[in-house]
Amino acid sequence: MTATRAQPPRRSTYRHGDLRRALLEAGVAMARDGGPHDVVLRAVTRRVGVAPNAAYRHFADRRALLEAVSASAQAALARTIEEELAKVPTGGDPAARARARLRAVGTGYLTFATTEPGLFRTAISVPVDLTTADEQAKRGDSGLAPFQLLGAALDELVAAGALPAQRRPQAEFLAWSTVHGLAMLLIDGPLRALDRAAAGDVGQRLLDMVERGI
Amino acid sequence: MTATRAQPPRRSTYRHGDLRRALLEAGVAMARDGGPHDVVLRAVTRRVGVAPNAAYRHFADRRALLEAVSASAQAALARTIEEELAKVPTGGDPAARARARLRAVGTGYLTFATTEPGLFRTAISVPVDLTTADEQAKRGDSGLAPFQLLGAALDELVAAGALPAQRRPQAEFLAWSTVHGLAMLLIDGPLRALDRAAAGDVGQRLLDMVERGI
DNA sequence: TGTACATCAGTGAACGCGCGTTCACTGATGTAC
DNA sequence: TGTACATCAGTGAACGCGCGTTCACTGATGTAC
Repeated sequence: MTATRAQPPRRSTYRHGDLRRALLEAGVAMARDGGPHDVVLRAVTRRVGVAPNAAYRHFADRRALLEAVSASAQAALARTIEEELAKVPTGGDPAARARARLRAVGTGYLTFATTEPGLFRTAISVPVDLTTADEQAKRGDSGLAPFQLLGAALDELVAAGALPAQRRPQAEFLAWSTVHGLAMLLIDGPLRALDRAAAGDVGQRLLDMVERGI
Repeated sequence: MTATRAQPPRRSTYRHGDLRRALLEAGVAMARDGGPHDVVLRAVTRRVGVAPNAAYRHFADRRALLEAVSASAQAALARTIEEELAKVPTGGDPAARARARLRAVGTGYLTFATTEPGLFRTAISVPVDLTTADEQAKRGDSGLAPFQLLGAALDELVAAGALPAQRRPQAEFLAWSTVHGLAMLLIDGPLRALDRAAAGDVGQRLLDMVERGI
């Protein structure tokens, strides 16, 4: 998460040492300030203090760099969701707990979108398929990518008897659509003006709706 | 909706006659093929067969052109929703009818997003505030912008007794989030691969959820 | 009805910009002997 | 322990590109007399 290197452009040694990681971190820092469009190859190398073409030692092209940045943003999203999941107390009624865990996934998603809009845009806009977690780089600390965390929560809901099994297929798309849509309205749409508390309220109301309706 | 002019680049007269509209239509055509990023001033003038700087007689800058294109895309979205609303039969149970009209708004939104993804992206990505309809250009044939059509449907739902009045405030954000999120997943996200029928099914399931949960 | 003239829509050429990418290179590092 | 050498990370310069925008202009149109 500490994306900027201390040393700005000047370097004493000819070899950098860990340029790949430095470029990736600089790319993440630039994505954080806006979105995927701000991951500009020349700007990233400039930030690291290296010639533009040096990036080609570590990434095939700009696209490859951007994909690495996006994977990193997806992992950050997964971690925020995991943090929210970790807050759910263990024990008690399994159905209530499963519902709380599903809510936690949604809350984490919304929290990440609103607190790190640039990374959020980068996480969702680049990849061809968000549902897979082929790359280790996309996953959170639990080893699951964001979409898989949602699927797991829904599975728990079924296991706890809180969601009829015949409604389970494609349920992730219903839940995801809902939360994703609100996230977009909050960061780029008409709800941009809402302060954090108000956004949180709308988010919880939305999750109520999902709970009732899914 | 006929966005391309018959005469490609060559023109017999020195004066164009209706360049503003020609530029707007060309801009819409280019937005249709991709999205707001494809509304490139030089490309638009090229398509119309006019010098690049001729556009400055009619638009302050590229941004102004893009906003006009976006307003036009919003009007097209409103018209698609209106078409869907027009299919709802009159008479019968008012509550059932109000529910059907809310569904129609959602269905129209999803239909537009999936059949005109480029225009949809342009409609939603550019404007500062989608909830207002200050410009005539944004509205459909009913005189309402897309967001206002949704609000009206929710008002009808309350009037018909199908939605408790205390749930009315901000209900548009819940409904809109849901449908908007699915639209995004369908056109740029992991549900891109779904064929039209399958996408329609998921859409209707999503609207079921909204109906139950709102 | 004919002429002078103001208007202003569209022209042609040029600008500076930053981008991604390629090329032949240089020089620090680590390994083999 | 010292030396020769292969490796390859990073350099420096250049490329072609298309963009948005500005400038001084030209020539068709419509209006006033």
